[in-house]
Amino acid sequence: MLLRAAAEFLGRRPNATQDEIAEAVGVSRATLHRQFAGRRALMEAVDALAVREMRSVLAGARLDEGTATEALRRLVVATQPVSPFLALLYSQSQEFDTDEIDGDWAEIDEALVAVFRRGQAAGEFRSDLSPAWLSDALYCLVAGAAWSIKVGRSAVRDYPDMIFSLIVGGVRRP
Amino acid sequence: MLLRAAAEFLGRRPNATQDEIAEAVGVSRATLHRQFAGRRALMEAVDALAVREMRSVLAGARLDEGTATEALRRLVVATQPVSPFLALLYSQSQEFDTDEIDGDWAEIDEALVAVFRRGQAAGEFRSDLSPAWLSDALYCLVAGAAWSIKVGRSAVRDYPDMIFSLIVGGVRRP
DNA sequence: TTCAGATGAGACATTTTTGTTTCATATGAA
DNA sequence: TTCATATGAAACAAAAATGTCTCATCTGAA
Repeated sequence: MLLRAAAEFLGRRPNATQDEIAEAVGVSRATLHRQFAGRRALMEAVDALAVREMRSVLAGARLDEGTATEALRRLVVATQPVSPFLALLYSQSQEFDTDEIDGDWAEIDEALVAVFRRGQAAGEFRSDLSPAWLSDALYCLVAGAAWSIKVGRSAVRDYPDMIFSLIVGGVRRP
Repeated sequence: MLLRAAAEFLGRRPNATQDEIAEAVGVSRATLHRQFAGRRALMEAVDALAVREMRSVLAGARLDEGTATEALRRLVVATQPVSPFLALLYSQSQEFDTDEIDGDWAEIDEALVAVFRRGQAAGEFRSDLSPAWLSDALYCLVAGAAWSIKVGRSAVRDYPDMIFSLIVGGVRRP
């Protein structure tokens, strides 16, 4: 779909012009503008798509089943396809402040926070790091892993372990 | 200094216009343009400043002294003042491809990678995660912590522990 | 085949951003 | 004070990006 391609391209070139986006996506600028009237509209559509995908990811990860560690593992695995999205929105989040979108992301964020909180309550996770920060950290590790893979510093197949192993066990030798 | 203020502002508004930057910095656009002829020149100056600061950070952290874990701790602490810089460059790195700058960052990156490699060789760190990824992960945790603090989700005083505890020990309860 | 709808290509105006210049004014050193 | 220098303000041109429109062409369904 057109929107997906645009989102993928914007992940690499966040400041691309409409011309560049249209060319990268393979349509004329006229068509791009017909479907998304302006950059703002496009970014909002990308954001809305990311929200839908992320909701689907959360649903698929079944975060309330099993241990928090297992849920976290499923979550990380499920984020792989949408990681480039998140990386994009991460870098552009400063620009947009639409309220309903903020609400959507707050809801998604709450689901992540809840996993960490559950893990702490169950004694699986340490409690000296706030769930909010752990959620942010997971988010930026997802974006960072996507970036590391994109530039060729890491392999695609390592994605789940890169994130999961690090955030769960850290770098210290067990 | 003017450059520092501009860099700080660009950390919050990466796509700001020259007008906005000048206003935020407190000078006229004419003056801004006299000192940095164009956006590209400004960004390169910001980048060069970040490189200098980062080199100073690395020197201060004495990465080859003590255990790798201790070195990592010193490194994290030392990055705090420059973390907003890194977050900015992280989001803008896709745009610029000046070779000498890439060389500088490659050199800095090598220093980070070396710490993790040393820790692995000494048996302090696990070896199933590549030093390159660990370096990327540290980088994006630094940027993520800066962001988390900026938006008020985390406290400034927690900065070192947020990053160090997580990357060393992970979220699993010891 | 015919036709409605979508697309591509291009032209054009508008807006935004940037680059450049001029000049009055402020600032600080000699 | 006097003078060199830097700055702010404003105007202007140039460039870049965007919004809009037209029209030929393509495509798929009836």
